[in-house]
Amino acid sequence: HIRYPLVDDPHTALTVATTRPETMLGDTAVAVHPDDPRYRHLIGRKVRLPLTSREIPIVGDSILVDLEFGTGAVKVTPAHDFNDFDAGERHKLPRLSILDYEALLDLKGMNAAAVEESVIRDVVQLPVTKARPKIELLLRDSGFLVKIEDHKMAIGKCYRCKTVVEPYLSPQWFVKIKPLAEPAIQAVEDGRIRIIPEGWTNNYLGWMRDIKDWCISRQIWWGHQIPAWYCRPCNTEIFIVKGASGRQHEHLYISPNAIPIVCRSKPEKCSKCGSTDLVRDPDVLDTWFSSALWPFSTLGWPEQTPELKTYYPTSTLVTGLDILFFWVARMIMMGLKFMGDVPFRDVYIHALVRDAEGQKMSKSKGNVIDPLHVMEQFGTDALRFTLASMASPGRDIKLAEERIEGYRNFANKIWNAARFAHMYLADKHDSQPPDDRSFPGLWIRSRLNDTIRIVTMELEAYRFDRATSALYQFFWHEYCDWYLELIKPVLQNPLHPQGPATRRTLQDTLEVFLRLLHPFMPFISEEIWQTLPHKGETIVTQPYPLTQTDWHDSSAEETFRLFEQSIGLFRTARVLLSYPPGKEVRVFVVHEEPAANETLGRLELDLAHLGRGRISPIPLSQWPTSNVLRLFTGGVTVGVAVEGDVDLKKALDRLVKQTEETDKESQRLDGKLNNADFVSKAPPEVITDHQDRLRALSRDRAMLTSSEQQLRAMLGA
RNA sequence: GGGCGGAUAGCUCAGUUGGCAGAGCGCCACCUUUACACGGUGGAUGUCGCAGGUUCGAUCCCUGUUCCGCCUACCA
Repeated sequence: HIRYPLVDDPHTALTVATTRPETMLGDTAVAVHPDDPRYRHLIGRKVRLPLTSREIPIVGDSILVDLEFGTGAVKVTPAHDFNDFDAGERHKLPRLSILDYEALLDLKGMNAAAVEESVIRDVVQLPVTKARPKIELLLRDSGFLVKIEDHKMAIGKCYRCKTVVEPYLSPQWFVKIKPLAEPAIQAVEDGRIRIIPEGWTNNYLGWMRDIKDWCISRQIWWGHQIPAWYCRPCNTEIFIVKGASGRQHEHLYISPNAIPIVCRSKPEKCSKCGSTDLVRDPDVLDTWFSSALWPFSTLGWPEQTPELKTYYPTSTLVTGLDILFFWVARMIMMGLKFMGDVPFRDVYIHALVRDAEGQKMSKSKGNVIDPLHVMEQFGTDALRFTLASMASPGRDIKLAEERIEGYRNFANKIWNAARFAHMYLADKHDSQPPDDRSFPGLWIRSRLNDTIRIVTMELEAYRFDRATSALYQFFWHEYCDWYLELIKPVLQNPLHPQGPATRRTLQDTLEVFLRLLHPFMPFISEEIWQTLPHKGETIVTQPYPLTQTDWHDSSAEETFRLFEQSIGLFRTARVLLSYPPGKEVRVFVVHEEPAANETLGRLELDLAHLGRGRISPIPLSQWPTSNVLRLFTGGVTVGVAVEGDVDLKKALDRLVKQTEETDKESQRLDGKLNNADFVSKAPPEVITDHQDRLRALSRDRAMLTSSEQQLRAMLGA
């Protein structure tokens, strides 16, 4: 806290607080809040700035000054603080730079700021951290220091060397941004550019509407050098500054008043004085300025090349949210300005892969997961598939190893399925194989067709996560779990009449699946595809699968649902009876609806194969009443013969539990249907749906009861 | 400080005209059956962050709140 005494009343003083006392040498005003009863009468009067011979005004500023904070009086240093700079603009204050470009206390600057000779001698050429205690001491000795307090605050540092940033005035190049931003806002508002997911659109628009003029000059080595030259004779204030003692580099000082010559290449001479002594501005362009030109500068612009005509604008830009503003917005502005058209139609904002703690990966932070390492461990296809599967919109990815491992297993599954197919395809050359009209063939083509539909749709919607899940579900849980199992009896019998047709379907569906998978797992799909009969050199150039209406077969899909239910019950029964997997037993199956029952009859061989049993095709009424475990679900009843010394307790527990669940659900539905409000206000289709479910449940209940009674009888016997 | 997003099974995450809560991994039991144990079959598992509100009915819509994350600005 420092006292700034009033000029016309030295016994009265304003006390300002600062965390950077050394910058007081460059103060050009003290600000108070215009509504502050403590100080508002002082606005317009002057204080004497300690350690200098200057007098500075007291100004009223409601933006800079927070009534509640500090002492209520703020020192204003326009040359070394962003907020103070703005306040200086508002009050037309001079800007006194007392630091040089290396943030050392500057002799010239302090002289211009009328700093006392003795003070200058103490602090000249010192870095801020060393000057600060000296200033404190000087203030204390001269009685201006009120007190020192600890103060916690956030402070800007260099991202690389962590040095505290000292704001400093210097001439820089700026782009006047509003005329560029407005067309870029328009392009998104009227839909010429679509941002996906849509939620980020408001972020973009908000940022663009509030955009500030763009400082495009950088004092770094790499980059496009700014195309501006200065004539030395016309600009005498341009000179080389030697680095401070112990420092190697030199610094070209260009005064704010210097007049640049901007042209594409170095001019021969100054147009004013004819001198050839020209020096180029050493600054380079902001990386993002150069990058903003990328959509057309990479295609030969400003020449009207065929590439430029073909690829500008492009369809989709894929990028991370972190550079939506830095890069995307600026490409849009530059594209509209120089090409007169948007650079791309869709901007897909993908998720950011974060580390285990959810931190953004960054080279300078050093928390980067090396993809090469992950690829070595799990495979490139697995990593790629994982990233696609986790690309849900609006959510970042915390890379989880288990997921990658799971998809490594998926790749392995595909590999083994292909090996299986080759066992039966390798030396078979079926000429003109007949169309496959079998249940497994019709069903799997229908499912593949639906998978093509879903994957295509999700790709168009940029829902890579849903696309991968459809591929995974289809291949593992339909193609491998059911289709390959179903066709084994046909394949394993070399003389089977269905052989050629089945092999054709096997080969066709695998080939189509590989093309569908290819964008997600490029390597394994290519590798396997090459081993199948194929046209063309590589899968990369093959057409992406299209849905085929003649593959769609809702009847086969309905049949499959019955089949799956029945097999599920067979398997459950076997586990309940603790039968070993290989044991062949007598099984029964029946459906309460005649049509479905007939369908099951046609599936007898398939049921026997996957159920590992001998099917007894007899109606329910003729089933044995003892030594059969009966299970039931959704219209299907299956029976499995009870043989040998088995514990029926597990089976009974299951039936009891299923009965309880059925009752609970029935009560819930019944309760809703007896609620007058529900019946009068819910939509009719919901009510009929509830009624249907309740009816089905009560049928289930009857079957369960009879099955349970039989089982209890068997237990009692 | 401002803005945005998240919170759902042990873990990582899906889940929209509001109407039966899901996947993968993990877990439990059984299985070396001729593509695959990086596998097969069966199974268990949820106050959908918390509190209100709207509704016949809320994981879903509204309000408030807690915790976590991100972006952005930064207080003399």
